[in-house]
Amino acid sequence: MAAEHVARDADIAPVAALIADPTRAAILTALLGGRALAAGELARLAGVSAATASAHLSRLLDGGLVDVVRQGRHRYYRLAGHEVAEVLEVLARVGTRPPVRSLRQSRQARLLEEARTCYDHLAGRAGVGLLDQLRAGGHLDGEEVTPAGERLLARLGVDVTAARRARRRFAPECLDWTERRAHLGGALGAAVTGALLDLGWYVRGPVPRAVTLTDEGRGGLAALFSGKELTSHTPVT
Amino acid sequence: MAAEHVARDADIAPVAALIADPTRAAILTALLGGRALAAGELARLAGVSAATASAHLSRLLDGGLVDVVRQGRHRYYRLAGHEVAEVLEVLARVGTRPPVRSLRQSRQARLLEEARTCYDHLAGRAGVGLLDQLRAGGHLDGEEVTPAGERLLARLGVDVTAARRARRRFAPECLDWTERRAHLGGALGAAVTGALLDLGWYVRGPVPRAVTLTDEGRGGLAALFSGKELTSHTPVT
DNA sequence: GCCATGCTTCGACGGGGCCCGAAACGTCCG
DNA sequence: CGGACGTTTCGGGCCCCGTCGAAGCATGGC
Repeated sequence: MAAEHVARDADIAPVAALIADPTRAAILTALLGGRALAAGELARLAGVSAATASAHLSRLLDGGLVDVVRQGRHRYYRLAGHEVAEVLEVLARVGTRPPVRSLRQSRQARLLEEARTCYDHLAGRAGVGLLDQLRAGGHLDGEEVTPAGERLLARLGVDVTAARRARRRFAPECLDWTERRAHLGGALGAAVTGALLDLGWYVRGPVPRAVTLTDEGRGGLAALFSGKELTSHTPVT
Repeated sequence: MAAEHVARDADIAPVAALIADPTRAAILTALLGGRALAAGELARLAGVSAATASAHLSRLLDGGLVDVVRQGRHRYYRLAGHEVAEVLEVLARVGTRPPVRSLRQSRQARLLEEARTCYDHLAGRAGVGLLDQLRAGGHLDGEEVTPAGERLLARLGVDVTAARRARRRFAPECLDWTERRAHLGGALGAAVTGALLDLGWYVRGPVPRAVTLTDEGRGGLAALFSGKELTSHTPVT
């Protein structure tokens, strides 16, 4: 008896197989932010050679999980649609279930949930909170920096004009997978995060993507957002 | 303590790898009906030897995707929870549905499109229609059951309060991958579907996840939704 | 007790997929 | 036009994983 088989559902195995490889999973997770990333960046993020990443991207491509857009000598890849993102999120919800084994891992997990870099900008509770504060304070309106925002960012040492000229999107929202809310991405997000690290307000720790708020940073951010300016002129927009 | 990988993102790859094998995917899909099936039965359904199926089930087990309950010399496996069912459904939505080949398969496919169980609640045209009618009749408002809805469900024998206490979401929409519209899921969806089966209004058929509407069910549902209360002993609200 | 039945473990076999370095291809820039 | 850079293709090495038959444990019936 040949395996006579009953009613076909959509076969889920091939799709799952595409996600099953750790490197491809890393690539897809990196793309979860919604931004399109170049092949080289993805290779670096996933920790494999360009050749390997290229092979993976090729498979993801004709598996229909990612799209590609050619731009000059770069190829920017992004998730093929929101359904793909959904799959990844639902999968992540099941995958985290065997939660944490060692105390050490749980400490690291908490660190990452609190504050980490998402490629080159700040994510986690800290990242989401930062975006909230910028919006609430009227420093950021949609994707645009307000005059008040310009002043605030200048005090951080952020070169907003340079960020505006960058070839990537200026200030897109980047969806945070632990908080399920947006944090600040793009050129501006990277610039702000760079400034925060330069000022020593956040420092990188031993855990790969984790960053931690220093006492100096806590004070600095409080002063920055407190309305009370350290300097004289208070913006009265 | 070599290769102690540092706190990763929710690692979706291992879970995906469990689903990625065609045999395991077949097993999981078979379990999507919500019933617990014996290991031997699953082996036959998947078209592999008992030894092979056993190995797969073992991996699914400590991957946390299935539960097992021993009963005599049988071991009945079932999906570990509705989250797992969700993953499979979402995955199916992305997967390419291969075209139907044989007449027999097409008949079965039509059955499944008409009415089937989605893990433990009703899906297909019947499921979508049911949700529509509940909404249209003012029995369900968003995720909440209205007073009118309480009365209607009571007549079906559904214990709404029990469903409310369940640890899963009460009445979430579950996207139907054949209809591409929502049907009723969650604790309430399961309870209603259970009631419909208990009443004999729907019966399970030979095709794994398919259910069919009985004449009695047709009449019952018509009466239920017609505003006109059912025959004799029906206390008028 | 003893055998039948359901399921799991063991050992061995075969295939597919992941990885990289090197080289080819394309594009941008001086 | 030539050199630098990003990306893909090619070739080869390696390991993991799915598969089965046969033997080992359980359980239930008689």
